[in-house]
Amino acid sequence: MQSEKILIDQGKRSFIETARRAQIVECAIETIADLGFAQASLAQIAKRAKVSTGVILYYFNGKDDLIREVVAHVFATGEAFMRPRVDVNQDSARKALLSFIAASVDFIASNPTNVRAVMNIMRAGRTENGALRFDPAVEEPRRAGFRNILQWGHRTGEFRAFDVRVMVVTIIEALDVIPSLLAAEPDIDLAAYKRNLVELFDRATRNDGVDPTLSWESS
Amino acid sequence: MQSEKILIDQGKRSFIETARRAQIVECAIETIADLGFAQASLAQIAKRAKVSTGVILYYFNGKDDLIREVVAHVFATGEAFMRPRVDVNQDSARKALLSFIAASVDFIASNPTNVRAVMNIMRAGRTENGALRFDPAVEEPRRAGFRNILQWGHRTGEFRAFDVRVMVVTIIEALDVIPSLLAAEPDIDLAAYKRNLVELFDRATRNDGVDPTLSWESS
DNA sequence: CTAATTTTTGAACATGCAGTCAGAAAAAAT
DNA sequence: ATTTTTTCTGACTGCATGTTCAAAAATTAG
Repeated sequence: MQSEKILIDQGKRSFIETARRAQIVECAIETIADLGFAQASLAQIAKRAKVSTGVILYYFNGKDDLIREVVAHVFATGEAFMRPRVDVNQDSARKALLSFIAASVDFIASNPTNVRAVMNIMRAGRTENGALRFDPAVEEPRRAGFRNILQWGHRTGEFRAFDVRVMVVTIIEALDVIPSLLAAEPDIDLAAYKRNLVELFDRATRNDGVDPTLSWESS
Repeated sequence: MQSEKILIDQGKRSFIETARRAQIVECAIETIADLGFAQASLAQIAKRAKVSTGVILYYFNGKDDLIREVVAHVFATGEAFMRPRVDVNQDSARKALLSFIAASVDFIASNPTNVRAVMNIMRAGRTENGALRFDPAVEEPRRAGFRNILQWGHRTGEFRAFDVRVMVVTIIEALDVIPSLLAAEPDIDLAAYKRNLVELFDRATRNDGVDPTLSWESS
């Protein structure tokens, strides 16, 4: 591994280094998904990779560095998965929203372990001072994706009036809970789940001209 | 504290014991909400309570016992808060659902620290073997509450056809994320948030006779 | 006031952690 | 074949954790 040399031959990783880094990241993901972030020590990850713990710290500058790499890797995978499926549906906000939701479920369905590991990291990771350890900013592009679609639909009148933030948060939470459901019950019919979520948020967002002020609160 | 004597004078706690237990539970909640579950060591909790760590283990049979008590306490508080507000709205499933959601937001608004602590515990807590530490069964009454209302609405035809489980999970996640939003941004207008969630799930559930099979997927 | 009991302390203990390091082993370069 | 570099090991450090425990302090009972 290079430490000072990074200025000279940056990016030039040996075959072994590339392979080991990938292997360690993969084992970290599995370990976190299996045991939870709190129990995923370097020793556990090293055991799964069948190396000594020193190897991990030879390739990564500490545990935090490894975890950041895990998060970055999964988010990169996610963006690569989503981009083509989102780009083709840009002729209406409704279509864009619903295909974004559907593609998200598809991504989770095809990468459950990765997503579960990242969920664990995001929800458990704090530093000693209590601040969130792993930058919520990594999630921002995803949030922005939904936010832009919802604002677009407001401009075109496809969507009813609602607080964009509340809707974004609700959609994202509805998606992000799926990995943990899947872990508890692996046989969930995700195609049906996807259809349900799509229809749920279609109805929640669309502007169908129904009087919005039906009072439901009793006296 | 009694250990074997529990069979004899069960429930008869001294004044000091009752007060200390309550104080320690309260400090545990604050510590977990502030620092996160992972950083909430007995030492931290003891420091906040201004006692030595030994005191905690004198009144509780270990850390897990304390955490269980925290969870039980918050859930009991929650049930006490919810019961009167739910019981009065039992003449229609729609009313019951929407008032349940509204009351849930109200509870979070009036107990943000408690709820945040429990969320931290539920999401972070695993034992050494990787199993969930704190029984998801504590959550079951709440889930059952929503489930029963949704099934009731299906029977009466107030609600459209949807998978009850998906809807329950989505509603609960929409509610449970609020404490963490609140922690990041304490000035959120929860009344507006509540109105948004109520309308969102009203539209998501109600049976308005609109053709449900509007195709949104392009060829 | 004295004795018994409850409560609290603070030191000790075992365990597990992230991270360090000297040197062995393997691979690459000469 | 020999040197140089990369890769890997396993013992070690220092620290934080949950828990135990003997004894001190405070409270209660007789």
